[in-house]
Amino acid sequence: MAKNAGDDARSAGELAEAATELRVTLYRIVRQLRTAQSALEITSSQSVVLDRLVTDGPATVAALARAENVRPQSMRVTLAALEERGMVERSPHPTDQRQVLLSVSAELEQQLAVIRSLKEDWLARSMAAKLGRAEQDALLAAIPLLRRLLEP
Amino acid sequence: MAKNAGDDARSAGELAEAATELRVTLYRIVRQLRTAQSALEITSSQSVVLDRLVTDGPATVAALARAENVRPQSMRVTLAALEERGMVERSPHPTDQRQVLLSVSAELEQQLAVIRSLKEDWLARSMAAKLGRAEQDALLAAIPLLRRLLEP
DNA sequence: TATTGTTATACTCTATAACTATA
DNA sequence: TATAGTTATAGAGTATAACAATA
Repeated sequence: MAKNAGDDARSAGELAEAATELRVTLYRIVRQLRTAQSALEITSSQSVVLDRLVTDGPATVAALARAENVRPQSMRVTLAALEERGMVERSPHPTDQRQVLLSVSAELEQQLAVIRSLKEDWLARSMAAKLGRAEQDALLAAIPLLRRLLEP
Repeated sequence: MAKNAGDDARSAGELAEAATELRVTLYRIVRQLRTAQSALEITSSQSVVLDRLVTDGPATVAALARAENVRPQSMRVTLAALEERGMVERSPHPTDQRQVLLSVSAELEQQLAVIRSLKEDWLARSMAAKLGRAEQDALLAAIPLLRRLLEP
């Protein structure tokens, strides 16, 4: 009758201690990512929104805010920065005049692909330089698990 | 003569794309961690410094800044907040009058252990509720790999 | 009345620049 | 001169509160 999907449960203390280690490490990595600027010279927050728009297509401010778990007011600031730099375009919603659809321009989308293939970011370079193939696999295997934690 | 420690190298494009996925996911998790407040009601940044002090013992502002890869001025702000709340104490360096040693009070250290064992934080709860034992193991296996990426 | 978007304001984290005190 | 610490200031990211326009 365990709440876990697995069999033998880890003790609460063990898991909590491990979670602290994980939390601290994740925080340090993300801080490093923030200072190691991307080729596009955009911030992490902007990069994540662009990725969302590329992956899921055009969306409204409210929808993006819900998807990224931030307030619409906060998402608006990020989008305004991207819009000011011409990376994101806005168009009216076809039927609902309240809504505004945000989208990534075709040129930028292509540019993003090029940049990724050049692996100009700190994370890709570090993974290539410091981890072996099996270790890279182990690290990437954590991605879907982290995503599961974010699910409602 | 691969730069990698492993054998068959991943293509640059593959790795860069995977790195983008990882980066975006890590950012989302850390953002979630920031809003899901800890039992101590301290910020992530403060929590990481406390963890460092508990793990490595008393240290100076400059040493903590180096260890956490931030500027001394930034570390000072974090430490000032912890000091104001009585979580961190300062004592003069025995020989060098310029330096100030920061340490966690004994009471707080004990309190931290209790809090961890109660697994009151979002990450531990999510891992327990959403991942099985093997998945937890897979996720925790990523910790040392992420740490390696942070090494100089 | 509920939803979308917006403006105003504030707090945290981090940075750079410039300063003081000690080594 | 170099190092430790500090003060001042600024920008990014996020939050809450209050408001306007539309559904």
